[in-house]
Amino acid sequence: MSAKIPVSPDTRTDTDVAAEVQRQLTVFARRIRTQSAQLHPQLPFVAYSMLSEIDAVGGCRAVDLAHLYRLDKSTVSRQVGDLERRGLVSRSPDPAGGRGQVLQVTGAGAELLDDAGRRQRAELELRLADWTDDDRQHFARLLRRYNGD
Amino acid sequence: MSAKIPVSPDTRTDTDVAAEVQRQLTVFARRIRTQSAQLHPQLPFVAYSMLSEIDAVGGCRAVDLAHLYRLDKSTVSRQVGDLERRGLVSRSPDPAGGRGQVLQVTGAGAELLDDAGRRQRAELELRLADWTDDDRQHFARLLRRYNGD
DNA sequence: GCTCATGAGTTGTATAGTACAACTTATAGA
DNA sequence: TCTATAAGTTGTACTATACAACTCATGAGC
Repeated sequence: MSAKIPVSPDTRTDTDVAAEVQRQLTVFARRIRTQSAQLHPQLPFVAYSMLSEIDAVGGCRAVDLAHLYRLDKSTVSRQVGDLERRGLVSRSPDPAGGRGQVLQVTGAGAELLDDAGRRQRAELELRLADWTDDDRQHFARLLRRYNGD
Repeated sequence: MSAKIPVSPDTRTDTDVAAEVQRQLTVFARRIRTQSAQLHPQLPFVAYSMLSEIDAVGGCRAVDLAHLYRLDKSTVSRQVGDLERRGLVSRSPDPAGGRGQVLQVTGAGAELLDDAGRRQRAELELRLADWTDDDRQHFARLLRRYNGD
């Protein structure tokens, strides 16, 4: 089909390894949206990941999501508004004051997360099926480190 | 839940690690677009990653990109059309026949890639600055494996 | 107490990215 | 020759996103 130049991963220099990391991360990033849409068609990818994050940290503000994902606050505002309209999150005034609102996952939201999460994890388990526990933990650790905790 | 996943005493821990992997991958996926837009504002994220891929494999068809990134062929068609209009790729009939067109990076495309890639790698190097070579290679290997190469 | 700066959020607007469906066209096989 | 298949294009609709301009609460300085 095309003239691929075979390069063994082991013979690459440091910079090439970094480039390979970048390339693989890009492939992943391009795929996750599609995959996500298939796994939980009820909810758009972005809305789902935000709902999931709110659940994971036990409640947060919109601006926290914006920082985590490096998104504009207007984007988050619309997504959160959508989540609220669907009855998946509730908003209450931030005890810390200001205009802040604390977002909480509602019962319906938790239910949806549970359902979608189960399928998502099943898919992931399938993908990691033949990985050793050591490799999984190492992968998680490296990703966390890459993302800057 | 799939019945193909073997239930073992380790399953619970494995699942937690898998969920952590998922979460970290999601954070990454959410960030890369923004980051990419900052690194090469001349070219949209998607167009850039396609140009980069065409370069990396030394030429391919639109349908190959669609498979790699799990995108609809119409999406790829438009992106490739954009790249051609900008003079960054050229199209020639696929020697293998059919309606296929082999995409090649032009001189201008290579130049742009070189420039953007330099900045991108600098950013990545910064991020991986305190990683050991072993960790880098391991990370690249795990990502490649995750992406199912 | 006013005034103003700050921070959180919302809304208007423009654009990129994407899928799906319907179409075109080139080749290979029956 | 006819038909199935594969690659690509185009019409259409919708999501995701940024940027800019706005609203509103709070707290600091006077």
